[in-house]
Amino acid sequence: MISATSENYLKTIHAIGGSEHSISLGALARALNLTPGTVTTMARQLADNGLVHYLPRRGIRLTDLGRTTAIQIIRRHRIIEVFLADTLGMPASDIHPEAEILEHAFSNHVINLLDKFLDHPAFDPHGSPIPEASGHIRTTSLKPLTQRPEGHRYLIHRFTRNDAEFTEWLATFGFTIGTTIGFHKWDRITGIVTLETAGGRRIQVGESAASSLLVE
Amino acid sequence: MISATSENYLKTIHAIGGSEHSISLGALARALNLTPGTVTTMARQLADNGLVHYLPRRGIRLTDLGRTTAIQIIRRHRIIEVFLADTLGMPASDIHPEAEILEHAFSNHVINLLDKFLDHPAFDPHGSPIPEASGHIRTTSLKPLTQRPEGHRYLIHRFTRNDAEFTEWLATFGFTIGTTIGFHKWDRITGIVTLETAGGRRIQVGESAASSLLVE
DNA sequence: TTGAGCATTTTGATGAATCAAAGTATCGCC
DNA sequence: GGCGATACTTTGATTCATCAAAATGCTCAA
Repeated sequence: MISATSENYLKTIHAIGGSEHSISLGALARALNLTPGTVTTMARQLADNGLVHYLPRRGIRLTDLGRTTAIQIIRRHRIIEVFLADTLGMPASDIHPEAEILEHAFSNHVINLLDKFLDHPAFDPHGSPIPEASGHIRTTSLKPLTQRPEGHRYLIHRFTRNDAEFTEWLATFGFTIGTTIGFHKWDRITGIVTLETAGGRRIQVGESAASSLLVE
Repeated sequence: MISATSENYLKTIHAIGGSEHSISLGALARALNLTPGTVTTMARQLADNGLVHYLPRRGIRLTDLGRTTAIQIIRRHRIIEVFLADTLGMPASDIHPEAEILEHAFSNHVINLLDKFLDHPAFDPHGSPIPEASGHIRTTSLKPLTQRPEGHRYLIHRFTRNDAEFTEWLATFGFTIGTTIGFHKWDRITGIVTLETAGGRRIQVGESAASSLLVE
């Protein structure tokens, strides 16, 4: 059985790109908020368990086993988040810390039953995709609003800017995950993007804010 | 924050009577499957944290704080069991080990929301009473059928499983509130409980179904 | 090509939870 | 009251995860 500590290492390595390429232990130490020495020690241990490739002074990278393990942890985390928000009614801004703990306690078996109960959600309440039990991550055609043509409506899938204030502000205009948003105009000179609510109301935001809306 | 290890000590102390009277460390060590020395060390630590009264060579007993903490852990455990069985459809025989882990990961806040979602169940799927959030344990002369001796008839007072299909099915045998039910036999191996109607007819149900009948 | 500066590893320590085995207290029996 | 059996506590170690600080290796610029 793998410890919660190891699971957090794997999750973080994956988050900072360690599935695709080798990452430095310094970067990992910063991401985990641990001292470099601690991470060096753990890197050797993870390598002994076949979860990472570790070349001293070069960096680490997840093995196939490490990657599938990391993806399962992410899957557990996101399914738990859907449960907390949709079933128990918790605000999306509160669910992350609870899921951070619960993800290590739920067995994959119970998670599969929970997934079924929730009717196999594809995205968590923050809009991040939920990997399937097989480890496969649904690839989507999501793009930032600013990479779409103007003058159309799009389905909001996810906010890449995870601050509650911003999402709550959007919600006051009815812009929530699963609803549509009108992309009226992008003034490249001023950097101002004009959005349109379902009711036809026009809202202006900066282009950086607009680009944090992933739409389909 | 209290460790999962400490929580397990408290739960076990409570289970073997340490809420009412002092219990020996030997008994605790046996119940926890740990060596006596380990338990002695931990006893001092729990006492330092104000969770138990510990008199060397005499035994330990929960403080008020220790008792309320233990009861909250039990509450979490039993609510999680109801969720696993009723919501996720797990067999009652599989839920205990999962709940044993999850009880340490669920916050009391999330548990209260889950309790609400489950409509404040009074008993877990094994028929054990679920303490209220206040720590109060509903005292009642009502008990699940499975906590009564076999070979007698009992008055049906309440169903803890309020799904219409189940109660209607029971009604076809004359089992309704206010009537009597015969508790013929409980086969602990197969988990099958044999009931007897007023007319002497034998009906077989699973133990989880039988435990949802509160009788006097 | 050489050293300065930075990243990484090593070393020695700590706290939590555990064990085995040695030491000590207590209780009941004669 | 003394002795032996039993129960409990102490002691010395171990493993896991962590830190601080010292040692080492790598890289880039002069």
